[in-house]
Amino acid sequence: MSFPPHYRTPRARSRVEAAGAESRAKAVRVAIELFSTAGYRGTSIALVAEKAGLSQSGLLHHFPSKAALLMAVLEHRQAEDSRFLTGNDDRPPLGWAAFDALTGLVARNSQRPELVGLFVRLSAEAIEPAHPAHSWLSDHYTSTRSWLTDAIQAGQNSGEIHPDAPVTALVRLTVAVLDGLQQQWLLDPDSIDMVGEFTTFVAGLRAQWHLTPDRS
Amino acid sequence: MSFPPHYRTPRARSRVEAAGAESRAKAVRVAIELFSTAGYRGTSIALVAEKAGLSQSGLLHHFPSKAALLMAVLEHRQAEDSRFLTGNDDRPPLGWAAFDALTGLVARNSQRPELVGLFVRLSAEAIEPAHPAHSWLSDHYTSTRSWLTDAIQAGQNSGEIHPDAPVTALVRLTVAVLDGLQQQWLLDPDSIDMVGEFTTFVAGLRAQWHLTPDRS
DNA sequence: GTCTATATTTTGATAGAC
DNA sequence: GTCTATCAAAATATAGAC
Repeated sequence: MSFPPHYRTPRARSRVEAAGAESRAKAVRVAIELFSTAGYRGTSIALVAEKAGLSQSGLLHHFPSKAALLMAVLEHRQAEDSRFLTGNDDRPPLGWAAFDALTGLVARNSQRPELVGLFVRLSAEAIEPAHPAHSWLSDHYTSTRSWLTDAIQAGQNSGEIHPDAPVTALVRLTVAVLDGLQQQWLLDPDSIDMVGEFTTFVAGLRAQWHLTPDRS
Repeated sequence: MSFPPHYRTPRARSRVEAAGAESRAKAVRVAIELFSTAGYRGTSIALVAEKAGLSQSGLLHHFPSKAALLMAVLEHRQAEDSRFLTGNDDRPPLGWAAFDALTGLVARNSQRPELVGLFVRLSAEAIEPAHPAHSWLSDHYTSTRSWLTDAIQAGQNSGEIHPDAPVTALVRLTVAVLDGLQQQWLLDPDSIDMVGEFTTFVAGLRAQWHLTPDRS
């Protein structure tokens, strides 16, 4: 629900402005859908325009370039799925609760193939430093890892996660599992139960690193 | 070392034939390098030709289409890295030895960023059913999973892996970890030790599912 | 805000000479 | 086997009317 500032105008919007905002929003939705299957490079702005009911130039009125359209898409995605992990506006889940939150994220993702496809496609494309989404991708991984690292360390401090747990490796592996399951799921959605597999993974972690809270 | 049949001619090759084979091989090497960073869609055959020291038409003499070039690349990769897991020409490793073999594969991959990049890029691109490498990708996952499934079940039968181990999930998770670690490694190679992380993963599996062989 | 028209590049592929 | 020349299509982007 967080739109760019200039769309939350306090005064009433004219018909034209409303139509403009709708065109823009529809273009972003269409772009997500197309980027998620054909990727950024594989999608032409002409096709986005067509499916959004606009001419190519009409689309480029809202987004000065294709890269600008991609940025709008990324912002929209971040808005849509953000604060799912960090908690709505309370504090982020800590310790094992963080893994439960991740499980919830997987459950939500398994009903949103477009968002998963978008992420998987862009993750591969944007490895290239010159890609317009490269720094977005780097930031995504950095912040995800930092979020999970903090949560695990908090769990160690509170005594629910074993102090010997290899934090860095657990973070890397958890992120890898999330990404890897998405890849397999996209390739053949019916053959794999992402939530089930991730739950199994977390159960293994708990079996190895869980500690009963010790209030000495 | 397994080249397509028509390159293992028993008779001596003429100069022209030898030059032709070299151009072709060089083109494949260059294509791997470019596909691995810019992807298939993001790489023009003109650029491949230039870096291979050929004109565009000269390249297209060897590969009638861009898709044909991709196929040659995939065959080359399969030849290069194949039989690493299935054993050189003896039987494939079974039980925990399969995971050790995978660790070896990770170690080898961490010295071949081009091959890893190629795979990661194509894995994302070729999710699309219309992509020329789509069925190659499906086959890759199917055969990898089947290889690992067989190895784990053999380990259960021989008594070194716990019979309650959830085979399907372990296979899915192991493949996910392999893929996911590669993604993170490509994005920032120096920040992650793929072999170390994968070893930690396998150690966790052993801790949970290892059984001392029981010769009752 | 949206359109038509157009400019410019790039791309994959073909024809035909050597 | 390799090259030059060329084509047709597609893609990003701009100019300017309404």
